[in-house]
Amino acid sequence: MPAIVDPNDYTPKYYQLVTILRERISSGELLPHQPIPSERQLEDIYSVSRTTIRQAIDLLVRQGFLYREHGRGTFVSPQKLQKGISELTSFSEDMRARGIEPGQKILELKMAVPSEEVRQRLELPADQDEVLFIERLRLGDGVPMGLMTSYHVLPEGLTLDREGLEAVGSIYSLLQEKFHLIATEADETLEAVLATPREAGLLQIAAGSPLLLSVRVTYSQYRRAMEYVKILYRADRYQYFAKLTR
Amino acid sequence: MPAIVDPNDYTPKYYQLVTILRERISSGELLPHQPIPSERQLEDIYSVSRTTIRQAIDLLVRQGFLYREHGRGTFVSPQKLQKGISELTSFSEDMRARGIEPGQKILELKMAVPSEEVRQRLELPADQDEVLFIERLRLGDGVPMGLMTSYHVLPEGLTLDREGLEAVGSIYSLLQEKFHLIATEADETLEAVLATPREAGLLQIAAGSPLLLSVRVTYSQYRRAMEYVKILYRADRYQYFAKLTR
DNA sequence: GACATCATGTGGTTGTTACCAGTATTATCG
DNA sequence: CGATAATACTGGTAACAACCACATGATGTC
Repeated sequence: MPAIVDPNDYTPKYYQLVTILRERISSGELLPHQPIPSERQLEDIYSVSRTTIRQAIDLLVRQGFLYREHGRGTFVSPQKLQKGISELTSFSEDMRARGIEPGQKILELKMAVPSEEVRQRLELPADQDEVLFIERLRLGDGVPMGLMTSYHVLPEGLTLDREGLEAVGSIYSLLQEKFHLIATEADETLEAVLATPREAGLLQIAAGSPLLLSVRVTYSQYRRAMEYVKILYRADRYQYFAKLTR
Repeated sequence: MPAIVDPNDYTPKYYQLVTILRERISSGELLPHQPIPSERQLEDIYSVSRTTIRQAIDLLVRQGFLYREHGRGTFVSPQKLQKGISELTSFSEDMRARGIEPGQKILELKMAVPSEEVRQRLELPADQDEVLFIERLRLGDGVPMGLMTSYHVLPEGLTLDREGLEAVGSIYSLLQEKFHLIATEADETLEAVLATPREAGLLQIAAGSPLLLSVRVTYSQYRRAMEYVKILYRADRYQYFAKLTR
């Protein structure tokens, strides 16, 4: 594993280095709290400059794989159960990361005139008068996990019906491929609520059961709001994870 | 505001630049979605190298104040209500950030032998047989906000009684000043639960009311667990905020 | 032996230079 | 006029050099 430089590899050197180091960590070659080679040593080992070494280590530190101590060295972080789960994920990705097979049952899907609350959350321009509204029961391994209500801002002129959504797979991939719109950031609030009779019925629990309510506004790479999503999770089946840093 | 370089200022140049740019943003001089000067222009304006410029911009991008577009420029992010609240904060800091005056009523404080659950969460070594246990009612503007139960790993030989805690202010400042232990990271889970009669009484709500349960393990800069904290928040008075990124 | 000093190794900061990779405008050609 | 090509920006990657700040262990001194 000497010098990196795969001439056929178009990925940046620093990122090749990230991959190599992460592999050496997850393979168990580098153990928790043990130092990795110093930056000067890594220069020789992989024949890249310290600039590139530091760029790679910076990323791994931010991802929580390594930690630095000034004057002492760079060390391997102990592996936590949950990796970096303060990342923006879709319901499906979230479920798969937990080892659960996601599913859904669409209750309603239509273009609709947004309420004032939805307009404000999505910071809608005046000329946008319709958004895509979806209500669906979200399943994990076939059983109800949560009730999701979402409002999506679609590019001018585009609409979507149930068949269209099922044909394209996910709204995200449609927006990305056709319009280069990518979800890059989101603001989320979480609170505890009690299930109403309707919600309880759909989620197959008793009315008055606790639910975890997630309200999220997702922003594109241009920092424009692109969707407003509420999910009511069954408290007995769902916990929210967060990784906090100082 | 020409060159930076305050010779009396010990803070790094890139951080001085971060402060300057953040000020220019929050003052409204640089408006959302407007480009900031290019990296080459900033070199001339502040008489620092592009290395330093990029280091400052990197930090501001990670903090959510700016976003970059390859080939186009660097732009100001629209200001959200909640700044970067996926940061590790104490209850007191959290409350103050929300404009609420924090308070507490200590219900119990003692050295105790940890249960197996607590031992595992704190990854306690075999020779550590006692931890500091605290149960307290947390107040916001004088009214109950939540019920906090915490277990703290103290350095060998150190104990703490109620008077000692009140004298030193906070456990964090004590551990930092005496032992250079700093909380740098935490794993947190959130779920919805119902109030038991005891909890309801302490929090002055009806039994069966919804509560937001936060369970957190905090790690030091050496990635050793240093505390295990559960907080039961009144759902009608507390929402959890998170900022997610891709 | 206890303590201050120094040498050496670590990560942290900064400057300079060069070139690559996208984007947008302008000039040019058919 | 319309499509294409050149060009002049933007941020992204990379190398090399120098020095600072912190930690540690060896060394020397009292």
